[in-house]
Amino acid sequence: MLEKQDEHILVQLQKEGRTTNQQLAEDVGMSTSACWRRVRALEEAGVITGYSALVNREQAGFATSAILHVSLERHDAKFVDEFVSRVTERAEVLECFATTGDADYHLRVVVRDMKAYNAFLDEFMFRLPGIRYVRTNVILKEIKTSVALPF
Amino acid sequence: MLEKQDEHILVQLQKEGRTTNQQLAEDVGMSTSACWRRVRALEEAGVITGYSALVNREQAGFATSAILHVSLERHDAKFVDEFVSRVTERAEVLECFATTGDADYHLRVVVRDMKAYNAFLDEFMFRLPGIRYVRTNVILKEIKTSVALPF
DNA sequence: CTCCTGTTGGTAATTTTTACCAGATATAGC
DNA sequence: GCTATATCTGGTAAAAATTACCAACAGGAG
Repeated sequence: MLEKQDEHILVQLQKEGRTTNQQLAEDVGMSTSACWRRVRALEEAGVITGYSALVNREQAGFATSAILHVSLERHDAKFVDEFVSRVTERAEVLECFATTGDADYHLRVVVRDMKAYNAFLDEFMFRLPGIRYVRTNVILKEIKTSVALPF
Repeated sequence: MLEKQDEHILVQLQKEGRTTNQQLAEDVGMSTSACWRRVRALEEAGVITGYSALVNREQAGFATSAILHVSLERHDAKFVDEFVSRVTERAEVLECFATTGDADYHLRVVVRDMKAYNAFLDEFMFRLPGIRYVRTNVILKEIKTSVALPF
């Protein structure tokens, strides 16, 4: 179970992933060594899975993104596993969730432009075996994209 | 426009957000000072918007998450702006996108348990003005959650 | 050619990380 | 209540990284 101090550390590191250990220790009210040890423990326990730079999608040249609703014809392990592994290895698919509701899966896909999105559908999605349907919901505007859990 | 070296830096920093500048410089084949200056420039230009620790959702105690399809009754600026600002400030809403398709918005919401999700709906979503419908798609499994743009 | 602009690599002072220590605190058994 | 054990703490110092500054270098424009 996470202690109050751990949560405090996680809140800070989600906000400022490259803050110095000194600053972090000050923020959470600990010595640098105690703080450093806790961070290490959180990393080793797999609570912190990594660190990432957050990059502005548009400035980086990725103008197009969409949310896809996908359903499979059949739900045998064979088809599901194939779908999962193929989708996981495609870098354009940032997120994929198995969900309740009409669609089996929700995917978020990011590409440079519509041409690339079309190619993604034609050359990848539509060729996956056992797909019932793929419905594209083009993202008109990103209202919010956060990676910070709501402690 | 981003140069090849900048992309290389971004790829690395998306993967290892806390890598040392020395390691990064070595990876992209530059001196530490040149590399450091480029990283700084990317940050100041807003290409890198920040850094974040990635935290394991379940280990951190957030067992429940869902994708919501939301539509508004009316699309006057008044209702839209209200919706956008209220949603943006709710920490449980990690993502919100305006999309084409049946629903006006796709939201991803993360909470500790179903009780908290029910409270989120009752006390927040259902009280927003001008909502036509909110459809909950509970996330059964996270197949993939990446934050790295597909350079 | 020569100036100009922007970039590069090297260097060194400053800051940060990180391993180790001894002391404090808490817990369980008796 | 008391002791033994384990776990945590803060401080310290060596090692490592950051970051500002410098002179040198390349590529274009006139």
